[in-house]
Amino acid sequence: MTGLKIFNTVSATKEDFQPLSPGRVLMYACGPTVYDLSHLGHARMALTFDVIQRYLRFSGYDVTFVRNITDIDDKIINRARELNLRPEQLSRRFTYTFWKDMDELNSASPDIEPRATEYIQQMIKFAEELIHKGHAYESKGDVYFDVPSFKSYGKLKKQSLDDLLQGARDQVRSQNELKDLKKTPADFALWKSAPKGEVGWDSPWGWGRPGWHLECSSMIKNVLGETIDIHGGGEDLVFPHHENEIAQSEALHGKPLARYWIHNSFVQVESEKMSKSLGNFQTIQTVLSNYSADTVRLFVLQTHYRSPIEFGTESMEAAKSGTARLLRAARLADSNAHMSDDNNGKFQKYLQKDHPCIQTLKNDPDAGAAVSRLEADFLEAMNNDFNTPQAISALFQMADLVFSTKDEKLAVKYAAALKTYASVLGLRLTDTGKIIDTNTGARLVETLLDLRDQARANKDYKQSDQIRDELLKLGIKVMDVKGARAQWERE
RNA sequence: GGCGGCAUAGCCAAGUGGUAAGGCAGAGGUCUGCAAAACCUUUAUCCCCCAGUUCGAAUCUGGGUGCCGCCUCCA
Repeated sequence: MTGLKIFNTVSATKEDFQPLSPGRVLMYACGPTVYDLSHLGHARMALTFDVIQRYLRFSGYDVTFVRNITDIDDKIINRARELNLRPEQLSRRFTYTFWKDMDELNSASPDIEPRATEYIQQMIKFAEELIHKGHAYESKGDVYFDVPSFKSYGKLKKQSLDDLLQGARDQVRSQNELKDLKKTPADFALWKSAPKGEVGWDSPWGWGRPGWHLECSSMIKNVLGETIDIHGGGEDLVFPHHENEIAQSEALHGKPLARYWIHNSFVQVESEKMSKSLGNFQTIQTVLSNYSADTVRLFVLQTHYRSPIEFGTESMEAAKSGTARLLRAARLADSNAHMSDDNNGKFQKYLQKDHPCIQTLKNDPDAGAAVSRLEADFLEAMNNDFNTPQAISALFQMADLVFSTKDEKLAVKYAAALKTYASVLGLRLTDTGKIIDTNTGARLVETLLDLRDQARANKDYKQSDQIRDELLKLGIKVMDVKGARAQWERE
């Protein structure tokens, strides 16, 4: 439980990780706005925090991981209008697809997953308190945060308010429609009035909707408390989203919102950010239809979370081949029943409170120095600001050991170590021989029927009957059709 | 315009003062009925360019070039 260093966006340096309460970690990640399918960029963010969360638990921390779902905002309303749906129908639909994506990626569910619409009253209260404290003001049914009243505004982005005001692009400086409402152009909305016919809630300032930034501040406060250990999200959230969260929460509470700010970099396509607006995105579903979850994970985690990832077919294929190698090595652990192929079960063990850091082979005198060195390498890499590319390098070296050792019992142990450490990164390394999708299954049946046809053509009825009988044992009934290909069905 | 980041082999990508991890691809070999897998060997005299600091720099400093991000919704 020691030695972890985390790069903190606030200080722009790696800091020793010291949670507020020893042994406990409260972490929050900004989740999706559910108005469309999630793409690989969202997957990267989710996998980054999934791995952080897994590693913290693996290291023995008692982690409470919260990730919100933004289920009300202008994008949702607009999209719903386009599709002629009610906003909550739309947000529910894409909440489900998001969950499905996460599940398929083996991204563990957060401990708590609040939705914005569940916290409207708390947000209203939050805004009221900011007004009372003189950090916010009402303006024609809107409520704005008074940015100049919060002296350290800009500390996350590392730009002073003056810099921000002077540096702002013209279009921002002269937002005509808001000029009369805001005292300072940098002020941001805590509450926006809305036409009575639109989605909204009653508030002391009339009908309206909460500002986006308020949601996270409010949910953090109500779910986790006034100060949490880790807060994070994609690097595009640094400004203004997280900067504004800090302003709101710290103005109200007078204490830090989060001790460590973690931001992941983007997925790029041809050196440009993958995004909805550029139209260069790959949905998670599309990617998963071509590659396994392990491959996607390996692809994402082979780059450090703070560096941009270049998405491309060639590197996806490379990840696929790499995954296959790890998988072949790990298979040895599966085939040995006593080592337990229940990877998930193993993970459950260290989900338990106070579980010490597992070092499966460190104290095993038979295992030799090599693997215990690799385990140390893995942990050292992960402790160094979650350096997953280096950690993965250790996994590949464990695979090397599995293949190169002459001692079969030892190889099984190495394979088990590989599987355990892979699972810390959320890699399942499930033997592909054990998961055959229905499409492949159907084609296998067709292939067997081809062989049976050949046998029948050769009047080798013993062979053809054997194929039919074996299929029947598997619940596949073959029915010959005169002059045509045999039909088959599952019983 | 303000602020920030990045530049390492064919591709992806670690390393941030001590002489270039790892993956993929490529080449040669072993094994093999064939193939795959596996194994062995091999693939950057050098880390965008220039200057400087240092016994020593891909790593630090200054300058330059190129690319990207945030400042509007964005993971």
